[in-house]
Amino acid sequence: MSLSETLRRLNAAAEPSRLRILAALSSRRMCVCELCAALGFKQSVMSQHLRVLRDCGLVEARKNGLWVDYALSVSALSGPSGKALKTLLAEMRTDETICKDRKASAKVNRQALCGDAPKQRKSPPRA
Amino acid sequence: MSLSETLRRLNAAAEPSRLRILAALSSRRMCVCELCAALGFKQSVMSQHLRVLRDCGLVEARKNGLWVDYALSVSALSGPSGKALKTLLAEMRTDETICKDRKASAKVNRQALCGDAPKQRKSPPRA
DNA sequence: CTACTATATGCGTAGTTGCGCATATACTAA
DNA sequence: TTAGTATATGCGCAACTACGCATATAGTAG
Repeated sequence: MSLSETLRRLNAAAEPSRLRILAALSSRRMCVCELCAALGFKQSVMSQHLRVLRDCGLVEARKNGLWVDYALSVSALSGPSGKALKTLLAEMRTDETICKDRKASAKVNRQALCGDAPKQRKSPPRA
Repeated sequence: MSLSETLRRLNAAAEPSRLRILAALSSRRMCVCELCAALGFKQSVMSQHLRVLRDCGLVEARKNGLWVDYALSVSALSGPSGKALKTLLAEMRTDETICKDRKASAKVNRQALCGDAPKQRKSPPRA
């Protein structure tokens, strides 16, 4: 990996919101709505952060029906920026915000958030 | 070191110009004018970068007469951000810009740059 | 097809940052 | 004191960025 790519990854990870996202994804694969619910982000903001993380190769997206599941990329924890990120994630274990995020992440469930919802129509089908 | 401090250090180091400065200082202690000459920065820009690096604890300044010598801080290469920085600096060894900087840094000398200069007055002493 | 849902994207705005210029500060020397 | 030097700082500008809002896209279900 080139130096500029490494710097891009570091820059992306050295942003509090994105680091929280990476920490959440380090425990398990999550879809966008789960991440939004767990960390308290607007959907558009989350989507933009995920785009940054994806463009620099730190996370990977996988379509799953209507959802998009995000996970740490295979190379996220390897290489120079990977070592840095690994160390960071380890240190963050004791951070207050990160602990709250972890508890919230454990509770959220995409079925409860959306897939399982009543899905009632807001207007009746046309006659 | 707190998480926010670690993030500040990473942010400071994940900037190309500042990373070049850190790489230069990793080989030896240098004053501001040597850094400017070696890396090709304006003095004010260099001073501002050094301030950022000093505020987050990555470099330390020591007054030496009219000069101010800068060096990597003792904690720059320890802790989470330190491990990241150490890995980064190791990787950068092969980077083209960094190689040029290293050669230029080896040549610059504060005596030749300023201390040894003729120091002729620009206007004669008043009568 | 239509209605709905999960996600992505374009746009405007406020805040931040790197740079260049000018000036201020701190120190040396005469 | 005054002149000169090395560094620091304040200011203005341009580029960038995180956010919120609205809308577009893609997929599901009926």
